Amino acid sequence: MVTLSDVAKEANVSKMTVSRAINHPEQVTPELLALVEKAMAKLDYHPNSIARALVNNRTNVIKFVTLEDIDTTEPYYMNLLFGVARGLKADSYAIQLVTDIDQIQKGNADGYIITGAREYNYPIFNELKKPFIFFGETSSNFDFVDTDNRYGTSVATKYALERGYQDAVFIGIDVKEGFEYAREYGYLASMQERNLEPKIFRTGNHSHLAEKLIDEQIENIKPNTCFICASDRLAIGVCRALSRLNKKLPEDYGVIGFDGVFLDQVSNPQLTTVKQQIFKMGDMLAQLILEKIKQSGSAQGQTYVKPELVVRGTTK
Amino acid sequence: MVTLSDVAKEANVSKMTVSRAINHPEQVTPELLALVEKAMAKLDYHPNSIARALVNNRTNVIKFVTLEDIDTTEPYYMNLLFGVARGLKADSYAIQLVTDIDQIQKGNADGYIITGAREYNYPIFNELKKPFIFFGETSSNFDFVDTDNRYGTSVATKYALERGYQDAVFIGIDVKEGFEYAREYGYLASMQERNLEPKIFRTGNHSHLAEKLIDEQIENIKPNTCFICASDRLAIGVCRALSRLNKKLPEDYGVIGFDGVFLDQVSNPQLTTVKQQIFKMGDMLAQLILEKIKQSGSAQGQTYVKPELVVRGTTK
DNA sequence: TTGTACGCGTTATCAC
DNA sequence: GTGATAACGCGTACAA
Repeated sequence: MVTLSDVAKEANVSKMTVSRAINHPEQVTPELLALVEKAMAKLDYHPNSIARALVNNRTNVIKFVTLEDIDTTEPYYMNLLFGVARGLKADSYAIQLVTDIDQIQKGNADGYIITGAREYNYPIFNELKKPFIFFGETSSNFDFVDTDNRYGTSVATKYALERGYQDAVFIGIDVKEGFEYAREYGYLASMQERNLEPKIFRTGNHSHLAEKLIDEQIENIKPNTCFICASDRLAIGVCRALSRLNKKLPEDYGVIGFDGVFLDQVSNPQLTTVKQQIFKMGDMLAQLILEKIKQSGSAQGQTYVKPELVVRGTTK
Repeated sequence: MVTLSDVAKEANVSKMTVSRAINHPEQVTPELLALVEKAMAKLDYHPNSIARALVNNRTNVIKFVTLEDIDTTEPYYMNLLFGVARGLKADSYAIQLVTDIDQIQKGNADGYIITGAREYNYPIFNELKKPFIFFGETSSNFDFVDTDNRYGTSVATKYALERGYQDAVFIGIDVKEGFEYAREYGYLASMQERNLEPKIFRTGNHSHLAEKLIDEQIENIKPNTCFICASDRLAIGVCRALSRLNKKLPEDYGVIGFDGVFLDQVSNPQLTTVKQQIFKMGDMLAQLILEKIKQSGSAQGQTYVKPELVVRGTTK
């Protein structure tokens, strides 16, 4: 292994000059700098990040904690994770995946990115000695990054009505979570703005449940209505039911999903959806936690990332 | 930060006794061991993995390299990755995600897990100074873990014919890759065993392309045929086309997919598929690379993991 | 069985 | 602007 000393010898300077050439080149005269760079190139020197980590009291590891019972097959988290990896790349940080809550404290890390946190988990976080940041809104004053859910369904609802659908119905997920409330709120507000009566149905987040729901409720729903769905899964179920009932998409009815990860691509017809910028949010999480580490824990605030309406085959 | 010395003082022993109590407890008398453990508990001591890494010349980091242009939304890799994370958990290794080929050499790692390797990448691997292992068969003599693709399509084909389908047709992916050849081979061999004439169609790996293919070819395909597909994406397209052509599943035709990751769950009717044990393979990759690191690079061999036929709604 | 001295590769500090 | 020295936390080698 080529070390700092080897380079120093090769360049006939001290270790410190080499170290400075790497970390604070402005403090080194151009001549020496050139010498050092030449020596580094010749010996193919790569700094040992471990030794560096030791003196800096850093581990160069971020723990990526997934607390809820995540279906790890969800492409959603893959995007987030690759976004995080992207954000960590420049600083060559590594990620430690933690799914087990009692693994949080095991081993070392410089910081935590936490997804799926619930209220009753909060005590744990307060014990953490290193900075952390959440993915997903929290009720406490913690730093987080989340999708602007209200904005998403609001844009979707307005778009549907502008495109000539007479009514908009919300198909929601039957959970008591902030993201669902926010999505419903965005829909509600947009309906009220237009003096339309909102109509919300809820069911579990599975396509076949949504399918069943439409079967049961189709008679209570006016023609030329657009379904604003809280997820792509639900939207796909709605499409399937409508297609089976011989309704024409996008003429007779419209369908708009939410998420825009993977599922929207494999459906047929292709789904109009509110696409979350998950990769970007992953990247932001990484940048924010790195910043927080550098600033030894100072708050990074709460960030909402606007999703984007992607118009495809299921709306006029 | 609580260090080895702190514990030593607390327990009135030397640093080395503490170190040994942790790493070689059998070399320490029970009395001292108890003292040390008490002190560690009292001070809430956690070994500093970085300092440990420095002396051992280890980084406790594995690079997970994805060379092909992965659609990172593919749930496939998420499963693999969580499998790897699972395998690394006990040794509290971290993962560094590398998608950029020139990032391979940047920073340090103890080993590499490499997916999507092509022949022309091989020179790069030979330059690596640390152990590596592949996910996916390689033509060179490198260590790898892969699905037993032949076995998978062979089992699927045999099952279809046993269940009373008169014929089996293979819908393949239009690529020149080992996995595709292997899947075709498994089908071919099973057909020949029964003296049936194999029939293979190929197209791009998209559901709508498979759909189109069936539209065009349905007249050339006997009723009561089972479609053995090289992927779930293709299988879903086949189902969609058949459904549109008013063919009944599983009575008139059968469909069997390949992969069994996520997609098979959201399709309707639920897909019979050859399910790859991806999580398990990830776990194995982790264990193998850790073993290889411990044994300073000794070969771990080539492992094929048998996939499993999951029978659901699209076959009799 | 237990303890001492030193080294791992790097950077901060303080002289020069 | 540059270099010598100590320090980061731990483990190996050797001595007691």
